[in-house]
Amino acid sequence: MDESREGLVDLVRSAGLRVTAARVAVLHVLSRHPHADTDTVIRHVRGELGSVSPQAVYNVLAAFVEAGLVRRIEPAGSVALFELRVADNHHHVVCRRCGSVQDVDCAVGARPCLTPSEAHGYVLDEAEVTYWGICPSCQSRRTTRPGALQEHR
Amino acid sequence: MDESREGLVDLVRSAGLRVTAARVAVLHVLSRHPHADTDTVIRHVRGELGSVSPQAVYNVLAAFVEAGLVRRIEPAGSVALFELRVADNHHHVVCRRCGSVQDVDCAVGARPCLTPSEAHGYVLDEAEVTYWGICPSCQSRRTTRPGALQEHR
DNA sequence: TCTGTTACTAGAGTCAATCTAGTTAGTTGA
DNA sequence: TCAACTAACTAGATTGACTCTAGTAACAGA
Repeated sequence: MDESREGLVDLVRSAGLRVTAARVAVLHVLSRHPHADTDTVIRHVRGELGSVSPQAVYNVLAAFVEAGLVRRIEPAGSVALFELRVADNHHHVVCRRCGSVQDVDCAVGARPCLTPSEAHGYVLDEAEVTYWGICPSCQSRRTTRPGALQEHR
Repeated sequence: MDESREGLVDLVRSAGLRVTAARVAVLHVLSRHPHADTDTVIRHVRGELGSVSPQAVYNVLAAFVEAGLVRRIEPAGSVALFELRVADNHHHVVCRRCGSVQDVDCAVGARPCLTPSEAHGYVLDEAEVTYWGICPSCQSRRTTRPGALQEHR
């Protein structure tokens, strides 16, 4: 997957950000682990680079979100999750048991894809849809892991 | 509003829970402060009862959510908010600046009100819609309060 | 290569939420 | 009405994601 490294470098630069090893590594991790939480990103970045401070990863993720390269989602009961898909306006389906997350294409595409009957004067720019349910693997294994609302690692 | 106290007591009892002063007070606070966070509930319950431990309020709220009396929502970047409206399947509009929350009626009513094109095998029971935008008062006062994503107190 | 600025490291700090052990108080049945 | 059983509350420590700050390292334009 090393030819995509070039693309990742360009992606960072095109956002007006300095190209650093940590930033490229974070993008690389997110490309292989969609909906990863910060801890998952840190561990995989360390696998690529050796030692990286948690704060560096927090900084990188915040800079990417700010620059629009990365989208941050935060399903109820979960820590922040990060994903590279930002161009489209897709939604998410979340498992109530294990917290696994999958993308769901938005039927409309453009934001906001839905309009409420009564917006109370709010100027809306996004309709975020989270589908809640039970994932296939939690349906088969009947055991509940309480408080395990986290991304599959 | 003391005649509704009776109703609140019945509500607690009908959920199979013991009736305590803390529980009735929490329901009373939530009836007057929809989308209140835990800290807001604690302060108002103390205003009614005198001293109540934070843990008691956490316990009460958790018991109510478990019993289906109270709904817990958690918009991204916000602490947990609680509301009494649980019978209908309504949604929320959240201000990106000040974090204020308003209810939005669901056009469909029954859960889940939306069905994704591809559910990835998940058995869905709820489609949670969060509309993001700028509330009327934040539109007029142009100042941004960074990190102020909290319920109006 | 030099230099200014941005990014990273390390370590302390914040805060919502949780856990545990001991005490208090609703509720049920005598 | 009064025990006795058990659920609920108090107090205090603890967790864990996330933030802040000061000092150091390294990217990028001149």
